[in-house]
Amino acid sequence: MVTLADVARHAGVSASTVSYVLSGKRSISLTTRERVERSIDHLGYHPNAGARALASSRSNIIALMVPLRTDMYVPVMMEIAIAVATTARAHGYDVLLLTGEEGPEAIRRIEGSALADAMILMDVELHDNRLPLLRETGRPAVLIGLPTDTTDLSCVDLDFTAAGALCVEHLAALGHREVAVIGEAPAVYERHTGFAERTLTGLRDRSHQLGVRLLHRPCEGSYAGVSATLARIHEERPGTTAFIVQNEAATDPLLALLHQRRLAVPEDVSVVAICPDQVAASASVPLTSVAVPAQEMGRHAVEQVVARIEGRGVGEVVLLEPVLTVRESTGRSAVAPPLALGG
Amino acid sequence: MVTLADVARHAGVSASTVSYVLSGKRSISLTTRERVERSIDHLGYHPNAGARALASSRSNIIALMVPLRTDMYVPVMMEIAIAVATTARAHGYDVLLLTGEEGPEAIRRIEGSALADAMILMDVELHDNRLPLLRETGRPAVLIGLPTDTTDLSCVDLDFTAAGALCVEHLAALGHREVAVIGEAPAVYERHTGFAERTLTGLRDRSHQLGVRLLHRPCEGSYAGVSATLARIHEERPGTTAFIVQNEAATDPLLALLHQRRLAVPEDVSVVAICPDQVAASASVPLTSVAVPAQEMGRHAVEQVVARIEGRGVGEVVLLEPVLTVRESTGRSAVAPPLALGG
DNA sequence: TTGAAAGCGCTAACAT
DNA sequence: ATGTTAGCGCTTTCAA
Repeated sequence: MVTLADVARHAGVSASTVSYVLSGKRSISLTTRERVERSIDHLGYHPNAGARALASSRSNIIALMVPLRTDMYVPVMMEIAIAVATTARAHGYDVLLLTGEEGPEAIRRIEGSALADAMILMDVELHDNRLPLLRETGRPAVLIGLPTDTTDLSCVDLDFTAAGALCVEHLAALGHREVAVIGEAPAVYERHTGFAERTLTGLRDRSHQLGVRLLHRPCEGSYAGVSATLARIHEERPGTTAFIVQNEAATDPLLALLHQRRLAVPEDVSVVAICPDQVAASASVPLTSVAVPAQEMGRHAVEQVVARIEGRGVGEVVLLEPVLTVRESTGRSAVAPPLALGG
Repeated sequence: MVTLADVARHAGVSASTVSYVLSGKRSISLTTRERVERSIDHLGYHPNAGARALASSRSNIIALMVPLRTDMYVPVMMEIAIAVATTARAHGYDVLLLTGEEGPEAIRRIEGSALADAMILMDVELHDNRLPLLRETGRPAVLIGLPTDTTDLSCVDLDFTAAGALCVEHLAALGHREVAVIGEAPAVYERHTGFAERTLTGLRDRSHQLGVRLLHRPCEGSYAGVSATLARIHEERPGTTAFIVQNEAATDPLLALLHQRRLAVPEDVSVVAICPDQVAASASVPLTSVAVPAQEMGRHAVEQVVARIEGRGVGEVVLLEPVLTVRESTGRSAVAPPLALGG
């Protein structure tokens, strides 16, 4: 194993000089810096993580707590996790993967052992039982999601309320007056994860303002689930001319079922999705959508947490502004009630 | 911050005694052990990870390298990752999340910095460029997947060859003689990830032995993709009476399309899937399937790597035996060629 | 601009 | 059964 002392000897300088070359915390003459750097790659030196952590009380590790549950739309979680890992590396940090299993206890353990300099929590619930502990610990933390009480906490999330409003605005501008919302699975609403409720608030408020009639139905993300939901919507609101889908797993089934019912998109019905751009763009009909910016959320979370570790920046709530991209699934409202035709 | 010295002072013993109480590496009288343990929870002591790593040259961290790509079936990856994290914790290890982005370089960095005691690599390709480096480093490593050359390497994977054979056997026993395989997306085959090819080998060899006519088609996992593939199979082999699906994202579309074509499952056509049990069980028709045991793979990988860290066990290739569960999607072959009816 | 040296908190010989 | 002590490899004051 190559140590800093080895490098110092090889370069003919002291240990501290090597350390300072590495950290850049004091000025080094060009010649010695180059000599040291040459020794470093010649010997293939990597600083020992444990020693560094002990001496500096900084591990350069960020803990990421992901939910154990696998009933949510997993690809989004994964995309966030990967964005977190990638961005963290770009800032010189590694990522420790914690599952919800250990529960709030994990927070104590990480804090006590100084394993990580900061924490990022995904899938935060409105009254998350990890929050009190998080406030106690001195370590920086960022939540991906928005709990009810954000005191002393940093949060990053999409502004789902605005996202809901945006969908309605777009459809209203195209003349739609009867809109149905195909939502997340019932379990998601029951768990009070927040984002689903917030979207609904945005949808309802703006609908009300713009004179749009709105019907919301939770929906399992499978053909059978979407089929049942669609049938129900058809019965309850045969005049529906547009759908808003907030359930990534439901988009493909929805388009297939509409096709099957001989309903042309967007000529007969319009569809707006709230989902990752990639899902929207690669659907069988490219979907007009409000993006769930998974990568950006991960990136923001890391940047905020790194800023706090390094003493810059303070806790704040960042709500990313939703962006609606018009693709091929929305158009002017048809004159006749289309679902009635398609039955 | 509470240190081991604090605990020792509080309990009225020496530092080493506290250390040994924690590690169990030498016998301690019941009375002092209890006294120390009381001090530990009274003070809320957690050993400092950096100091421990430095002194013992063991970080108690396992690095998990996940692919950056997100085109594979993500839920399986996520399930493996979570199983790895959970199992690791049960053995006293934490998991460091590395993405493929850093490339083989990451292996050098982890090795050099002693950040992790071992590595687990997911999504291994047949001629993976990380393997040479992995063999160089002394650290234990386990691959999830099976490369061409397994010299000096530990591997865990499902025995996909046997899985393919099992599917064919099941269908042949039910009288099917014309079977179509709906495979992974073309990109998966092009990347030479191995498992897809191995399945195919098993399918073909056993088909040949049992006199089954087999047609294999790669397939995108979307409604449109499956629809196109199905149409093509229909043209090329109208006598097909059974499908084998190895593409989790294709199962739901396939069932929907068959339903749409008025083909009853299993009366008109049988369907066998190679996918996680949960996917199979919760499909609109519960699918007879060979399970991809994601959790078990993650668990095995950790247990193998932990054994090697701790000096027990050696490198070995573990191929998990496939298990076929009969559900409701397979039955005796229909007499008349069913696809011809369904067109 | 550089060096010397004192820890950081823990483990594991070596003693007793 | 327990205590004493010498490091582990690095950072960072304090000196020059």
